[in-house]
Amino acid sequence: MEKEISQAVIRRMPRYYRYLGDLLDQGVERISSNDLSELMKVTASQIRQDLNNFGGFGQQGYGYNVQFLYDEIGKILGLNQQHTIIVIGAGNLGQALANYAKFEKRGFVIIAMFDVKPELKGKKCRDIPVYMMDELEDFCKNHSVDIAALTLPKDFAPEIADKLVKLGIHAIWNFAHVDLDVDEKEVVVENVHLSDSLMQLTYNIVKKKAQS
Amino acid sequence: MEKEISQAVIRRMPRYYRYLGDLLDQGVERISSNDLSELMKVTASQIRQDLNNFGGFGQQGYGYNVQFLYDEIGKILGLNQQHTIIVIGAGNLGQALANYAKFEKRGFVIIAMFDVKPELKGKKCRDIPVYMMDELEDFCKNHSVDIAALTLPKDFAPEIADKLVKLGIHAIWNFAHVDLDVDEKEVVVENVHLSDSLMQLTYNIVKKKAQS
DNA sequence: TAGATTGTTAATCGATTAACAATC
DNA sequence: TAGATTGTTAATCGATTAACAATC
Repeated sequence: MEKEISQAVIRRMPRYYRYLGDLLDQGVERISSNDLSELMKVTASQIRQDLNNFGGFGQQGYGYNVQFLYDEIGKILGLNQQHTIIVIGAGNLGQALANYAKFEKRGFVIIAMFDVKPELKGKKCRDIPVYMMDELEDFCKNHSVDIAALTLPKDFAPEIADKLVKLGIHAIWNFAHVDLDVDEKEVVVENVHLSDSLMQLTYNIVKKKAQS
Repeated sequence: MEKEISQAVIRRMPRYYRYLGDLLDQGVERISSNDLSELMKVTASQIRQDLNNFGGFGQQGYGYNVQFLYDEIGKILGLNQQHTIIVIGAGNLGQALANYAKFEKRGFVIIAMFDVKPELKGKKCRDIPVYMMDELEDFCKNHSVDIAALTLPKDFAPEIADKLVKLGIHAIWNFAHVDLDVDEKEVVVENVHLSDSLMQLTYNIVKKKAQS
């Protein structure tokens, strides 16, 4: 078995990807771990360690080719393939995701939204049709769905998550304020708990005030 | 100087808070670190260590009083005070935040939104008025603003962040896909990078597929 | 008191940083 | 070749877990 790569490393990869993309836009051809470390405010050592989890992408005496490294990290993150997404919950947040056109650039395609409100039936949100929840099963049987984004009230989330897993969906992007109890061997879950994030901010606000 | 509490600990506090809130709703009066650890799937040791960073909230032989612990963690996270928020960028995500009524339960109040689009001028989003960006300065001078949520395109974010800091705002909840280069001594920043989160998910999808 | 469970110290584990030989 | 910079090993640092004495 391969050595497991820690989530701490994985969390940093998208940030590398973003900075490399910016460098590409600026026409930078190569960069050393040292220069990148100054830019990103991390240690050069960490950059080299992180990258070497996946292979040797650099060259001694030269540094890293920006385009090459960008592409490689893209592959590592699975951005070289298309991912279809359905959004469960067509409220404000669901619509925000549906409208967030940038996702498509990287091969993310939102193919449908689902909600329980009858008045939303048949509506479209930037070309994306809104279906009723009772159409979910049929839809999943007829379409290949890679990711389900849960943007619905927390009380319904666990039940829907179960249903989705039974319908063969193995990846959940969970915005509901609850922990989903799914089989980790079968399903990957990524949580976005906005209120947790906000509380972390207020903790730091209070701390800062106490210091000054 | 007090010993610094690591952000790793802080990140876990909102989750404790959430579970304790659920227990309260269920009418549970006391809980041991052991029982809580099973519920939350973390070690009892970690719970006790985390809490003891802030003081001894439990009692030997008894455990923790749920209500008391809930309130204490609320205070630690600054939830016992009100925080006013302005949202910069009245797009979908900004509106989603504005409509996310639950925030108000915990003392978060969104008092205004700002945008550049003239057609939004004077509109309201669930009682929250939308102002034009050129009204920002006046607004900040006449209102006490604790937090600015940035839900605008990344190209404008750094500039606006600078402006906000100059106007006396010391906390930024940043949804723009860029790192803000502000003085850390003066300003606290909490980033919510949705596409980073999505990439973490796709990494794990690809990994899982490779395993099976 | 006896049993339970905390608070806290000590041990372990993992992640980050430093150092340097390998090599372009 | 000489200089630069990686890949990688070793050292350090911090976070997590285990253990247990304190105590309710």
